[in-house]
Amino acid sequence: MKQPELQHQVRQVFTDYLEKNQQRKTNERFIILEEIYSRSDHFDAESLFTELKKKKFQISRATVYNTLELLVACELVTKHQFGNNMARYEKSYGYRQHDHLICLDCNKVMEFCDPRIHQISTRMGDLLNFEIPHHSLILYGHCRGCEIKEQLAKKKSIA
Amino acid sequence: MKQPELQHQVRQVFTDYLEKNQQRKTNERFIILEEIYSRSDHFDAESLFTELKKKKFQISRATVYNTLELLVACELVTKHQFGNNMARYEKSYGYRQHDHLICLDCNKVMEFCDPRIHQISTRMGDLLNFEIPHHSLILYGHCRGCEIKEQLAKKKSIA
DNA sequence: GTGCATGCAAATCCTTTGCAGTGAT
DNA sequence: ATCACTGCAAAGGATTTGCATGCAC
Repeated sequence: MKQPELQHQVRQVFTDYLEKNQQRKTNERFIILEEIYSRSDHFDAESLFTELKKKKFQISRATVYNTLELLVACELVTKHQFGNNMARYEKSYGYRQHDHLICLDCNKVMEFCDPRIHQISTRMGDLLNFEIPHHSLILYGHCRGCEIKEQLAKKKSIA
Repeated sequence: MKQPELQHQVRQVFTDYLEKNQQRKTNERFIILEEIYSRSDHFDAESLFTELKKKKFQISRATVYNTLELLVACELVTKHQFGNNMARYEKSYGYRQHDHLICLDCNKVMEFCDPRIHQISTRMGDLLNFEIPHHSLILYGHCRGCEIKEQLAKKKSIA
């Protein structure tokens, strides 16, 4: 899908959500949505705030947090807790459900899919009598690049 | 394994670790270890601190955090990030690796095992060229008890 | 015009840090 | 005796909250 089309669609989804829940369609909210859908990383609230500031939008942190919550509620954005203490977000409209693999050294985030995770989720829900709307699977590891770097560092320290 | 025996074993593991890393074997550290192994829930640092205080041990928050870090390093304790912003811990000596299922309503934590998760982890590591020492799988759901409560609440609001 | 959403700053929560004093080695 | 570990309180970072103002309705 092309950017303008995607932007248009998510704006529509958000508008519908806001109307249905009798929330105001403020400029700030749409600016934040647009900014999120023009990025494609796993960002945190602060970096989103800083980016908006850099682009000369005068939107407060409070509004950023408030809007993120709304976007999570209408499933346009997904919220993650990757090890560290700050939440990370990513746009999720039209994306296939996926999980994450994080490098403990350089914090690189990769994505992957495996249908077995959904199977496990369903099975455990049945078994333990839970209704399971979502899950989070994070693999923590060391990526190739960092492994190589570490080996070099070791060699140096010996030499 | 009986409690005293378990306590003895984990104390030994911790002692070995401290010696190997030339860290001091302080009373505070062993008191904390013992407290953790006399509990069996998924606790946070603050509740551990409060519990120790209630038992009249004068151990500071700083020491609690410091010791938890050591215990995680020697794998006597596992650290989790369950959705909310505070870390949760659990004893892990002699326990089979397992994953978690959390009720979004009452915060109840359940545990489960599924060998497929390990398979997925290995497969993704191979595929994406990562070495993966650990992972975190959390299923977020609504438990039966809470579902029933909610249905009752709905009925009431209609009536 | 009404009152929900905003901006700002202060407050809060969890965690880490600095420093002076204590105790393990 | 040394200096890593402790307790305490203050600092820190992420997020939330309170309140006066502004703007969507």
